[in-house]
Amino acid sequence: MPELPEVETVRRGLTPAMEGALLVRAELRRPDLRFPFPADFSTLVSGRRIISLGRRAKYLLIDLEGGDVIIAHLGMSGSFRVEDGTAPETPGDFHHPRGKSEKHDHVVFHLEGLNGPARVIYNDPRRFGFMDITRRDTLASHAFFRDLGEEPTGNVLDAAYLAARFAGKAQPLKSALLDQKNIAGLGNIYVCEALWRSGLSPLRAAGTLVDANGKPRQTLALLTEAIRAVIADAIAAGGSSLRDHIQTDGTLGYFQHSFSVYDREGEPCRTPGCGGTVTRVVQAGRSTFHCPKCQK
DNA sequence: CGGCGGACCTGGGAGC
DNA sequence: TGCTCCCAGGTCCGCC
Repeated sequence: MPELPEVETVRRGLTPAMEGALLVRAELRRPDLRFPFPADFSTLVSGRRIISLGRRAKYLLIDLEGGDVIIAHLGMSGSFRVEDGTAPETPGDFHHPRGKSEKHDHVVFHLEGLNGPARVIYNDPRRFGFMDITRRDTLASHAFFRDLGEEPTGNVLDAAYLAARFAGKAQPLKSALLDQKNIAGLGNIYVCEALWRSGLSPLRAAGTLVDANGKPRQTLALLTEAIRAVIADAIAAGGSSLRDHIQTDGTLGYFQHSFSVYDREGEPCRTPGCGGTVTRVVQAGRSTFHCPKCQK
């Protein structure tokens, strides 16, 4: 499921329930997700207070008192929901518009919150998600994080940075943007949307956006702005809800209504005056949606 | 090192 | 109704 905007939406949704709460117990209903849970996971987190919730790329970070941090990745189909801890547990499908099964409720964080007991439940049908725990002071050197590129939020990501990453590369732009070592947090949807917004073909070599002196061409500046804008727009919309992503209170994000190319194969291009048709191609085994007429 | 296909999983939808 | 096949917001690993 989730790219950066969806994970950020999850972080914001969980914050009121989790920040400042006591994590009484982490209940693991199976020994693994994509990877096995660390052997001491439940022991380490139980009885600890939650300081804050953060995010890096597509990872949710749960900072605990004492310097440990829980790392959670939602994979393709992971979601969290919050429940009142004084009420009986409701099945997983109660909250989900597409009927997620209770059998995929894999982790339950039992909390003593500022407003009483609560449960935060992790549901993940495909189990591509995973959790780990590490020390906050060594987080940046953790295998999941050490090679990550810049965040596409804020003002850090700029054309000069991408020029240094793309210089000399024959790799298609689509693949270069999906590579988390270049930009951390983009996925299939937002790469397609950002390329359409900037009028660039996903098939074009990344190196063609850099001049002979290693400086960004104007097109790369446009792309950088498009990336930042589409991510900001998507966060403001609560992310995109296609198959699995829902907010923690069960409501849907609505950025999917703003897609210009993603999942719009055969529909007319929305660029004014273009007249082209949105086309689907496969790159590195994944669908790319673009307008061959106005994306050069 | 770069790029690609396959693997990891389950479920929904289309087509027959 | 039921079967088969294809597809899915991600990432890792092994192979050229």
